[in-house]
Amino acid sequence: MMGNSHQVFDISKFKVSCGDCSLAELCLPRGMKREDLEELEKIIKRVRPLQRGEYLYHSGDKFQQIYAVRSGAIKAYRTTEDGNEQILGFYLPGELLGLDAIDKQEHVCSTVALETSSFCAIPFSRLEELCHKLPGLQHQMYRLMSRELTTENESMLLLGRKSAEEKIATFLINISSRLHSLGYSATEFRLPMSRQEIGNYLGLTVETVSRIFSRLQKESLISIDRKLIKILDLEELHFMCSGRKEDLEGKNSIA
Amino acid sequence: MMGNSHQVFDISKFKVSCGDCSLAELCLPRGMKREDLEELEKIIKRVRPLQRGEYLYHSGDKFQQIYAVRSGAIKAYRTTEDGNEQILGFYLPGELLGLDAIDKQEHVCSTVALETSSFCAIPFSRLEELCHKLPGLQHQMYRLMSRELTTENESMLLLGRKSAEEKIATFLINISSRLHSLGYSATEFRLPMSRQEIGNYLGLTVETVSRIFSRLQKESLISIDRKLIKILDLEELHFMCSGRKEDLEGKNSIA
DNA sequence: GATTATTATTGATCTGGATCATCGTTCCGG
DNA sequence: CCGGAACGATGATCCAGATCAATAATAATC
Repeated sequence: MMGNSHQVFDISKFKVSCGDCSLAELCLPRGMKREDLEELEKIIKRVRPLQRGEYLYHSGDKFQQIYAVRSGAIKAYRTTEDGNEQILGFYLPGELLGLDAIDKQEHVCSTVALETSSFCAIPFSRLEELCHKLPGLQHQMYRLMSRELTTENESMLLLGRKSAEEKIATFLINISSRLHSLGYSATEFRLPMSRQEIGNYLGLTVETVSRIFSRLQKESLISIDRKLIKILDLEELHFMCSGRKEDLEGKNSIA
Repeated sequence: MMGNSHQVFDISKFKVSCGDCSLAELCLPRGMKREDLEELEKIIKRVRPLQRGEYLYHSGDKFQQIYAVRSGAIKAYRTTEDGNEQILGFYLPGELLGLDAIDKQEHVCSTVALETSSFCAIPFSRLEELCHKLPGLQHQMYRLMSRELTTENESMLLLGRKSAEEKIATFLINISSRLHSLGYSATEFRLPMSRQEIGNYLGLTVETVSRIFSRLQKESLISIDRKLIKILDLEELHFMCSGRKEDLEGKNSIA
C-alpha cells in the first residue's frame, strides 16, 4: 500500500471550493447562486483519494453521505444471491454516488475505484437541511436524481433489447460523450475498466466483448490498443446503437 | 369512447383526503404529520379515471405533475430508435409515476392504463414549494426517488444476469409481494398485463413466456387460468429467483 | 530480468431462447 | 349469435452468444 508514512495526507488542509471547481457545471453546484455555493462548500468534505481496488463504501454500510467523483473512475456493483457480481454502472468526474441508499439508510451496492480517484463527500442530513434553505439546491437534487432514473431506464433498454454489437457500440458512445462533456476527446480515450467489467455490465461474456472489439476494429470503426480506444467512425457507431440495420439501398426504409 | 355525455364526471366534487386514503402508508404521505398532510391534500388533484388503453401522458409531453396510482395498473414504456417498444415498468396503487421527467422538464416515457385505473396528480412546482416548508415531505420525496433507483438497479440485475426461468419467477414473486403489501393475497392474483407485455418487460418473447408458464405449471409451482395466477409453492419459486440450482443432495453446497 | 498471475484474444462447440408456423381460445362489435 | 381480431399455447428449426479450451500479451512480484 505504498506506505510512505512520513508523507501524511492531511485532508483538513484542502478547502473545498465548488465555485472554482471545473466540474461545477456538471455536478451539484450547477445553476446555484454564488452566495448559495458558499453555504454548500461549508458542508462538503474532501475524502482521501483511493487507489485502484480500494472501496469507497460497501453494500450494507450505514448511509451518511453521498459522494461526487472529482477525478478518476469508480464502479458500483451488487452481489447477487448466487454470489456473482453485477456491475450497475461506472461513474466519472462530476457524477454523484450513493443516492440509492437514502431509502434504506444503508448502502445497497459497493463501490470500488477503477484507478486512482478522488471524491467530495456531502453529509446527507446536512445537505437535506441546506436544501431546505436553498430552493435552488433542492431543485438540483431532484434534477440529478431524476436524471439518474432516466439513465437507468436507458440501461434497461440496453440490457433488454439490444444485441451484443449494439450493446458495445452504445457503451462506447456513452463513455465517449461523457468524456467529451468533461472536456476530453470524444474519439480517443482510455477505458478505465477491464473487458471483464464491460461484459459484466452489459450482460455479456469477456469473450464476446473481446470478439466484438476485434470485429469493430476489423471494420475500421475503432482502433484498439489495449485499453486505449480510438473511434474512427463516430457516425457509423452511433448508427449501430439504434439497432437499425444498415440500409444499403432503401434510404427511406424507416417509416 | 363510451361517450355517455349526459353523465359528466365532475372531478371538482372529489376532495382528496390523503389522511383517509388506504394507500397513505405506501404513498407520499408516509411518515408525515397530520397537519402537514392537510397542506399536501390542498395541492393534490384527482384526475379522470382512465380506461384500458388510455394514456396518462405521452413521451415528450411537458412535465407539470407527478402521479400516484390510486387503483388499477399502468405500464410505462419508451419507444426505441428502431420503433420498438420497451416496457420499463408496471405501476400498482401507491406507486409514483413521472419522477424521471424532472430533469428534462418533459416526459421521457409514455404511460398507458392496463385496466380501468385512477390517479392522483401532484403539480410538481407546488410540491417543490411545499417540500421547502415541510422537511418531512422533502425527506419522503428523496426516499421515494431513492427507492425507485434501487428498483431499477434490481431490474438491471434481472435483465442482465438471469435466465428466462429466473426472470419469470422473479417477476411473479415481485408482483406477488407488491400485491401482498397492498393487502391482497400473495398467492392468488390476476395479472393485469398480457404475456406479450411480460415478455417485453423481461426481454423475452411471448413464446418463451408462455412456455415457461406452462413448465412452472407442470412442475406444480403455479397454476394458471388465463391471467389468473395461483402460486402453489412460494418457497420454491423464491428459491428459483436466486439462480441457485436446486441442490437435491448437497444441502450445504453454497459456501 | 526471471517468474508468476492476470487479462485479452481467438477458435471450436454447444445451447437457451429466438424465430417461424400452426392452431385453439377468448374477447368484442355488429 | 356470429365472424374477425387479439391473445395464448405448443411444436420445429435456427442462431447469437455462452461455454470450453488454448495461447498470447501484459502487469505485478521478487
